[in-house]
Amino acid sequence: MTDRSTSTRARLFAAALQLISEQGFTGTTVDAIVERAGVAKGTVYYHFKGKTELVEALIASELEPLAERFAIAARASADPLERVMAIVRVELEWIRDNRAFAKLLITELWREDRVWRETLVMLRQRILAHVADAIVEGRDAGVFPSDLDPDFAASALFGMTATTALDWLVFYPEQPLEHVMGQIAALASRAVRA
Amino acid sequence: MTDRSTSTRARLFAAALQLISEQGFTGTTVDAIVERAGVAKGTVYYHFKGKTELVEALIASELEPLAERFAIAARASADPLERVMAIVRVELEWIRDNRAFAKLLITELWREDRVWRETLVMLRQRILAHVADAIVEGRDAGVFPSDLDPDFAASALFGMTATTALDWLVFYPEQPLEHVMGQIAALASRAVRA
Amino acid sequence: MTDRSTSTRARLFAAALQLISEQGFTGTTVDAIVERAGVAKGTVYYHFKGKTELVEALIASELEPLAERFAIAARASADPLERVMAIVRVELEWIRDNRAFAKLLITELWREDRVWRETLVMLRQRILAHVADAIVEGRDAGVFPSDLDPDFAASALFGMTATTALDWLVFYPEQPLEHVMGQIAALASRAVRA
Amino acid sequence: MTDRSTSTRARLFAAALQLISEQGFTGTTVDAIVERAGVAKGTVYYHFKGKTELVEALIASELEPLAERFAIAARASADPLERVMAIVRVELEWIRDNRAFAKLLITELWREDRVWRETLVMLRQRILAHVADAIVEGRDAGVFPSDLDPDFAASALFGMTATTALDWLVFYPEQPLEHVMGQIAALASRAVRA
DNA sequence: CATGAATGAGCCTTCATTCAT
DNA sequence: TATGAATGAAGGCTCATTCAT
Repeated sequence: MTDRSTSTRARLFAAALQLISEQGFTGTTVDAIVERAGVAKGTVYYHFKGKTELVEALIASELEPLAERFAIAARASADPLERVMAIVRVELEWIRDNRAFAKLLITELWREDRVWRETLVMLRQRILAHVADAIVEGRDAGVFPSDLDPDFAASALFGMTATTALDWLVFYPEQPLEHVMGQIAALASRAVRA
Repeated sequence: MTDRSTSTRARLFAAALQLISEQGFTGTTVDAIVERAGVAKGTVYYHFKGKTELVEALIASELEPLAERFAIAARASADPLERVMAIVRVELEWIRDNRAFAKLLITELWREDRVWRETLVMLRQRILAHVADAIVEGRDAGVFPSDLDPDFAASALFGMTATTALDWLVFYPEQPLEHVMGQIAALASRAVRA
Repeated sequence: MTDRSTSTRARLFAAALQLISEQGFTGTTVDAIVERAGVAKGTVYYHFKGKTELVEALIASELEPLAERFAIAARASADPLERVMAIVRVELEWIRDNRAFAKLLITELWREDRVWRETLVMLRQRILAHVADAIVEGRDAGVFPSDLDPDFAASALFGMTATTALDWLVFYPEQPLEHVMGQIAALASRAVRA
Repeated sequence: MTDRSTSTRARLFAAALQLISEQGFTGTTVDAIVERAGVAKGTVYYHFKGKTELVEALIASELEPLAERFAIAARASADPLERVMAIVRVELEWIRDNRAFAKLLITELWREDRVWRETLVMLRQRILAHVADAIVEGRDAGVFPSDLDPDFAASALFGMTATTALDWLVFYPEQPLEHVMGQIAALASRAVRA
């Protein structure tokens, strides 16, 4: 893979990400992507089999580092509550820094007709597993309520954080991260505490 | 409006709703809608100005009764926590009974290039206002923590319920509503309790 | 099927036939077909699934009457030699009157990557079967040589006629049919005579 | 011309020949040719001006030896009938050994929009002239019928042999050459004998 | 009130060709 | 001598929309 090749792919990824986050997958044309990327149309088909495969590659390229960040956060502390909070913080920071990709994920996660759906669902499961693990531990240690369903609680915390973060960015973008984090931390920690 | 006319519109709504919830607005063709509805293509353009207006009318027809249900729930009790819980229950029940429309709302809410975006955002504000009102009351009455930001908390509770509900329907559909409601109630009531 | 619909299809068939006989299937664009037919591009895709299916339908529409003409010629006489000659004459006349389609058949018969290949091969077999039948009869009656392989002989007569006819039309178009027919008849009848 | 260069051209020729015989000229892509030849795309344009010129060169490289073989066969004997039969045999053997190229010739001979058409037509004339010469001689010597049109007869014999040979290879490949040759020889020699 | 044949702009994709290395 | 990344014109096809019936 030459440098030129790598850079071309990167520019296609960036252009596609931005446009799809704004207009969705179907609403984004290859013409628009290549115009924004500053390459010719054929270049997409030299590097990828088609528009779908371009987006598949884009998602794969973004997902691996994301999963890694969550894995690191999940090992951040011995305390279950602190671990959950660390994951929530990573989620929040990541959405702030990757708003376009976050919107892409949200709108694509519920579409059942996409080839990359499987990939997204599996990523979500990996992240939720970290949260659920921490909840099980906390429950066993007596710091979390005994009647907590770990999978539901993980899903609830994750979804609460994601939607709140997107609301924040769309409707109250001037609020500092720390305020949002504080609110979510307060809600989340009370929600799971025994 | 004759009976025949009403029934034709209803069949178009049903077909469009189902397809759009599965494949999105752009991904759903007029051909597919009329085939599922069992009418000819021209019929869409007899009843509506175009595809967009068909969906606008569909959304409008679903939204008014939905808003009304939330308004009723918000008056259900004098107790702030009970009111919040009543709204959450309505949300949960509604998503269970209108899964297709719920998915449509989720994926369309974040798209900034749709004519009905305004409408959806306003509906969301109306519902969140009910929750936020209850939170303010509960905070003033001392049953909710004093440092709670009512708008954030409302958004968080609403989003937590919505994403959990969708997860439930997509990944664990065999769980009874009461179990889900119990879990969410437990998390939500602890989250906001002083 | 409305009249308008039928006429549109007929015009598409005529345009496609002419162009494909000149430039081959791949070399003929849908744009060229619709321009010659005087309809819009989408019309092709309203009536047919695609360019391939348009040509499939065209071939099917031409083949049935052709096969019928051969069947009639094959019943023209009780004399085996006369029957063979009647079939040869039909072949010759048909090529003269359907030069475009004849060229299309020649160039497409040997292409192994076409969906309609099967159809063409079967038609050829049906026609050759008539010739082979007559040859078997003539052989049994002692008017044809006993060592004649009916299938090979049928194929040889048919191919001889077809290539000669095309040569005639391309290189010596001014020759009258009767001269060509006389030459082929002389060669063919001597070739199979005992 | 280095050895490497010669070998590269040979591999391009072989790949192009195979593919074009299966899918036609227009249906064969430069990508497919280079992949089969195992060289990079630019290599075609280093050696040839373009795809058309590659095929022109390929045809030229195959045609000269072919014409030579026919010329030799035409001098094989003093007897007119034996000379015609020798040419037919060469045609048959050559088609058996160069099936791909034979199919290419058949499908390209009738296409009026190819730069190499002229070349193919001239080759055909050269071969037919040998046959026609022999027929004229035989006619003058009284061994062939006096009413035989030499050009038509040559074309008929040549076409009969070519189509029978292709039929043989496609539909009855297990038959030995001698059987086919025997059948054609019997038909042909009777056809032209006085 | 409803139909369905026809439209044409715009889509995704293909592919012969160029060119810097 | 050969490469392969990049190009862009042109192709097949889709689909919201129109309109005569």
